[in-house]
Amino acid sequence: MAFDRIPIGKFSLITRLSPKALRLYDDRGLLVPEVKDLCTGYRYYTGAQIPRGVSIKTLCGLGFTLCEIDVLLAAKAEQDAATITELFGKRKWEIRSEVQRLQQIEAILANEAASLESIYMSLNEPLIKNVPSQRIVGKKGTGPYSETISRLMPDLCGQLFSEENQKNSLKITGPFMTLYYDCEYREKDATLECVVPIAGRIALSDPAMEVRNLPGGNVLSLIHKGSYSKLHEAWSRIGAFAEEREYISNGLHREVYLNDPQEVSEEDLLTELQIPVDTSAK
Amino acid sequence: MAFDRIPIGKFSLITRLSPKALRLYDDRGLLVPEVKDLCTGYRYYTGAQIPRGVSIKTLCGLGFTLCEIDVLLAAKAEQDAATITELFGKRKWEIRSEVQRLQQIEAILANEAASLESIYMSLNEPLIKNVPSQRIVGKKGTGPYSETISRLMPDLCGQLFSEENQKNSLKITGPFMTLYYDCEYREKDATLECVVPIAGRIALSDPAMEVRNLPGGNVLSLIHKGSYSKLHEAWSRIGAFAEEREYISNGLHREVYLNDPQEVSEEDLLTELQIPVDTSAK
DNA sequence: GTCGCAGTCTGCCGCGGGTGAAGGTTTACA
DNA sequence: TGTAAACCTTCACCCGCGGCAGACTGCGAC
Repeated sequence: MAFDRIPIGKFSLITRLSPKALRLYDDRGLLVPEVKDLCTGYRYYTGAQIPRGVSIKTLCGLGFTLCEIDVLLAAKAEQDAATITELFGKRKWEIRSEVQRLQQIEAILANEAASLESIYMSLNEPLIKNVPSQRIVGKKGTGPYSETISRLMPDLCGQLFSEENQKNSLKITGPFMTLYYDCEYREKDATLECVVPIAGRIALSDPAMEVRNLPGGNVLSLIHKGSYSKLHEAWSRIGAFAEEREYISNGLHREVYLNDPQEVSEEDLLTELQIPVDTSAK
Repeated sequence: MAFDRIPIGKFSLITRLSPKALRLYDDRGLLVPEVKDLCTGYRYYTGAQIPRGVSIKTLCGLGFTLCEIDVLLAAKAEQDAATITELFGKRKWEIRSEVQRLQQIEAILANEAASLESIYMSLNEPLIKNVPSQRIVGKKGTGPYSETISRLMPDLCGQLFSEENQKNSLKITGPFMTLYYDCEYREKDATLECVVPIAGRIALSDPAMEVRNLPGGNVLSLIHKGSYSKLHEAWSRIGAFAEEREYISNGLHREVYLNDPQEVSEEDLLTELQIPVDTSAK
């Protein structure tokens, strides 16, 4: 039939693929016009090519990539049902994962009580990371949890900012931390140590302080956002996670104070919980 | 605290944002490091910036765009709950639409009987489009539907390809069509006309044929894929669609035969159904 | 001091599936 | 023969980075 010389615009109207897309498919070899006038560059399609165009449109609408569409159409031409079934299955799986992900997000957003903070908690998952070993100075003590920390920290800071240490340009190379020496949680008489990583020479006047190397390695890490008074919830979460995955602690638990209560509001406080673990066994 | 000079790598480990992302956020003004050494270009963050980084990470995970995150964090700083609620609502709506869309696709894919053809039918929706007016030649007749078309088409082709018309280089400028003169479906004695758009001078020896102008305008259009024997299903669909949207037909219904039964297999046959409608009233 | 290496810098390309604009031909219809 | 519409190529852009190249910097160790 003499009508088999369909320019791109008409072909576009028929297949509902944009001319832009058609040119792309031509470049990609996905749908090459039957005739391409070498002189003018004009593309001319035939009626027999319309089904292919329509199929491409359909498969695009189903969310297949152009590469997959290429494979699918080839498989169809060769009646290769296995490939088609496989790609359809793959796509179904992708869709299910995506729907699940979106519905989780929706559930989080739908929680009307959700401030940005509580959202943070829902999304933040413990993970394994590697921390370097650090040279630290610290002071150890025993007593009720927060009271002891409040007692040790000023002592530590006092030493760091003593005149002599300032002169020697002692440097603090990381955030303040607390190390926990108890295997279980103890409210009343916890043994803990407030430490801070340093570089340079340090002069110590307090005999209870000690400079040493804190070993690095893999740790299970969880960041807690919000008041220190809710840290125990985060410890529960990371503990549950460790138990579930059967991670065994092989060192002191740490709290890393990522920012300063004097600089940010209570709700913006960030504390990283770390449990040293051995992942080589896995 | 002297630790407030966190280089990008450490900040990256804390916030779990990649250095690449952090540099992007700097360029975008979303999270600008407190200090940028003008000499070396090194970025240094502070502990007080960590919450912002963590919030960005969180909101990213929820699928907000960087622009939206910017707005959200500004709104949060100003305690502008309205803006936050609005953007959260918008995101929820987006997610619901997307989930719905994906589940529709899944339903289509899950239909095991689904060949590419039946999928096509599920996705293909009627739409309004504009068709140009065309100069056509046609032959009218009455009788049973398919029988009449089979009778008229060869006559029409015979005229088109007559020696004289070939000499005058008569051109077929569009696909063959059938125009329906009945308001209702008639199996036995349909009145219809087989036509084809042409350009150039035409010589007619058949007095039952007529050259005239077929007016253009807006039409409701649906493409049917597959055997002509299933065209009535497509007519039902487009009719239902027109009724639902209260479109009123103001011209002859048309079937446009987009490809040639002699060139493609029956399952690849494409036919466009058109109902001229007046959309100005809307 | 100075060596080495890890960390950091800028800048460019690429992804997917196209859209939009600019600026130049060609075709089709009167 | 004119002119409007269609068509061509090429370049830039979208989003949120990842990867790589090549150059520089900072810090600890000797």
